[in-house]
Amino acid sequence: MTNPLVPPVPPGYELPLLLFGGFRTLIDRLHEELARQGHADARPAHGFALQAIGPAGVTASELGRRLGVSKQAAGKTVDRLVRLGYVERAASEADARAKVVRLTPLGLDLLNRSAAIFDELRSEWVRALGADQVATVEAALRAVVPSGLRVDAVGWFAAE
Amino acid sequence: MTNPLVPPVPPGYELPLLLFGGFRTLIDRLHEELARQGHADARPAHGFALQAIGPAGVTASELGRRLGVSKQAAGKTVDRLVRLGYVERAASEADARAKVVRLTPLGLDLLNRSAAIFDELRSEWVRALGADQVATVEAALRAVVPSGLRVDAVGWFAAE
DNA sequence: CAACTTAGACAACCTCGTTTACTATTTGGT
DNA sequence: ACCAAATAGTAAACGAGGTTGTCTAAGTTG
Repeated sequence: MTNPLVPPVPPGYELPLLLFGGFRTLIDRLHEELARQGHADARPAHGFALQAIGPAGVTASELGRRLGVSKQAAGKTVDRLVRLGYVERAASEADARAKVVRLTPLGLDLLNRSAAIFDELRSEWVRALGADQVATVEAALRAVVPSGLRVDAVGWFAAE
Repeated sequence: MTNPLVPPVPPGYELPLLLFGGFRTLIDRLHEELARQGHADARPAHGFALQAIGPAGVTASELGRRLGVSKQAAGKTVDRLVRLGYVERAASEADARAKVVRLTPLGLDLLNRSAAIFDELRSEWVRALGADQVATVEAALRAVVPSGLRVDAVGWFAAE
């Protein structure tokens, strides 16, 4: 199902579309490869949420803060991750109100594989474009992207 | 509400995050400016849908094809655009089953303003990075992004 | 003319987000 | 030591955006 954005993309739209396309390409290929490696039900949102949870674990409220969404939204995300077996909830020892969300071995596996695949994809770009070009792209974007930019909403791509 | 993706972003994640960040930055600034110019209720998805509709108008089914989504999803998007006053539906003369979706003057205005703002944002990047760097970024991405990439799902960012 | 195929619409459901409201704790100030 | 305020988690109701499946009406084609 190839569906280019039809009639000639107006000039101003090219840069945003290319940035999105580059991101989208990497994410799509990541998930193709993850599916091949046994994580067929992983969605882009999951990897970023697991990343934000980290090895130490977090509460749902803190996760919401890290992802820049409400604690309720974070809670629902955790529900889905629990259902998929990527994380588990445990009572907090320090705070009777709180529950700590922790990665399961499966969640950690997803995270490790994602990192490895991203590294490989970047290497492909280096082979195709040369290390200089890739470095230039990264440096240019680093210069122009505010460092505190929220990274939520990152999962909203192509539900299969 | 600044919410960086917390603990140190693992190396492999940097490139995708930068691409997304670049895209996201442009889209956010576009909509800030659109809001200032009277299109406060415009969402990222709208601009891309209007773009795909084009001056000639399309049917909902064709719009779905162009955006790479089902005709039902396209139909719902059209519903929202109609409600916002950006498009209108008219019976097709050639086909009694079909309805043609056409831009209203308001929709056309949104499209024109978006193009102008995108141009201005690109100019800012040129001032900040130099024309060479921006051209390099564009060329690199053009080389690495498959040309038929779907551009759906583009609107799913930061609902205010 | 009969047999596809297509356009649109409707329903049910999923993901991801929001706001509002509530209870149970923890914390901080007097 | 106590009470007020902030916080954690949950739930409900909603909206945007997507999916399948099913249906009817209208084109198309052998």
